Amino acid sequence: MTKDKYHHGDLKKDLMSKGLQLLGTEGYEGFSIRKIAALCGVSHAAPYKHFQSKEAMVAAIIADVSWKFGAMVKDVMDKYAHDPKTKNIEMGKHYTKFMVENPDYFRFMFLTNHYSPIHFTGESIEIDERHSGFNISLKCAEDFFDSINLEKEKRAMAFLSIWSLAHGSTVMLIHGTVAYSGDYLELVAKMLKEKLESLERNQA
Amino acid sequence: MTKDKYHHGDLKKDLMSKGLQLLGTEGYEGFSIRKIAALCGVSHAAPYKHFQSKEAMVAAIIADVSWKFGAMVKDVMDKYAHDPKTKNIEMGKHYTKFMVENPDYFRFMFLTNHYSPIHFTGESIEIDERHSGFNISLKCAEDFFDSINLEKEKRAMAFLSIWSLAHGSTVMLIHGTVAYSGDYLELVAKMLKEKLESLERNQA
DNA sequence: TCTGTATGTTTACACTGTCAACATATTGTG
DNA sequence: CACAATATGTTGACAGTGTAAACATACAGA
Repeated sequence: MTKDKYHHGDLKKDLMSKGLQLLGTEGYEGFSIRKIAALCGVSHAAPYKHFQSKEAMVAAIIADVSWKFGAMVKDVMDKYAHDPKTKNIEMGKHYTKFMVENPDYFRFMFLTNHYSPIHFTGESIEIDERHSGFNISLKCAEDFFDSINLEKEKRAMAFLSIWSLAHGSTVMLIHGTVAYSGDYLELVAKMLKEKLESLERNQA
Repeated sequence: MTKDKYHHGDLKKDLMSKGLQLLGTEGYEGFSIRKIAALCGVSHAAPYKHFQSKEAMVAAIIADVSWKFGAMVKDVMDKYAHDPKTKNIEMGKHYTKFMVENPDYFRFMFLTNHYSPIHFTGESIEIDERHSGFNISLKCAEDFFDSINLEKEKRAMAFLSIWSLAHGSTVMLIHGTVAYSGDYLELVAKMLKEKLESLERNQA
């Protein structure tokens, strides 16, 4: 609510918002600080008062989406708290849904080197603390493993399988055909269900 | 073997080779026509006699790797022709291995919009004719499905599962920890084996 | 009110992709 | 072989980029 002259009001927020919008319409290429500054009606150097570099700006935008991702994951986690199996299936569905709706976030996470939330070493999985979404989704899987008493040694591989199913099909959706039908989410659910039940059977 | 003066000899090849090298060292960002031209000892506009644009140049480089990918896939296909199950497991291992060794190819394929070899519509899968590697790997899976008499309706999903396992773990490897151990390939193999045998059991 | 600090603008630089105009080598035709 | 057409280079220009320094203005606290 400033006098609407020299100062913008809340430029940082506006930059991030317009930046995300540009990411969505033009993709990572075509994402330019000068363009965003213009969209905000501000000089091309103004963004540098809020972000150290272009990279930092993109990182901030992505971190913001990451927060929303975390919130979504937490919602699923709470909603289906009582049922570990359903929880994992729903988690996969929501994962795919979220990524399909935020393809630039998806691309940025898994296609650049700037962002590595997951560290998988063969025996153990470590997830960057800042990325709560992945942390929680790992815990989601752990809950299921607990419920079927899966041995510790088998968990890394089991998690990898589950995650691969969800992620792999997401890639297909985002990168493959443009047509997106609700059915696809059911397909993801079915694949996950099969895998989870196979784990159950092997454990029984 | 020209007179080594005004003309380069085989600039197109040299550009692609140095370009691929640059992709490997600096990634997609930092991939610059002018840099590559300099590496080839040629003026900054020379590449435009061979490629219409930067994008076309990257596409050509990627197509070249794609060809190698296809050759690799075909080798696996032939080597294990007699055994559909082993063939699919080996295919997955080689897929992961190839992508880990060509991470820029991998990134370019699945991270940008320039390149969409696979079209998955829910019931059927279509693969771009030019990308023989994926075509063959689909056929590889089909061979297995034939060997266990899998119903047509179940095949799209089964393929998606198999491919997701291979691809998902590849993402982990490329994007996660830097450490690459041979064991990882065994993990991929194990996951695939489990999935294939689960399909077998359901069919028996 | 005065002064420091946050937030803008302007100007400048090196770098990018791309194009047009020009130069030189190679190739194919009479 | 000569000469024209063509392929392959070079040079110079342009607009657009990220980034930094110098400068200007508004706001906040003493």
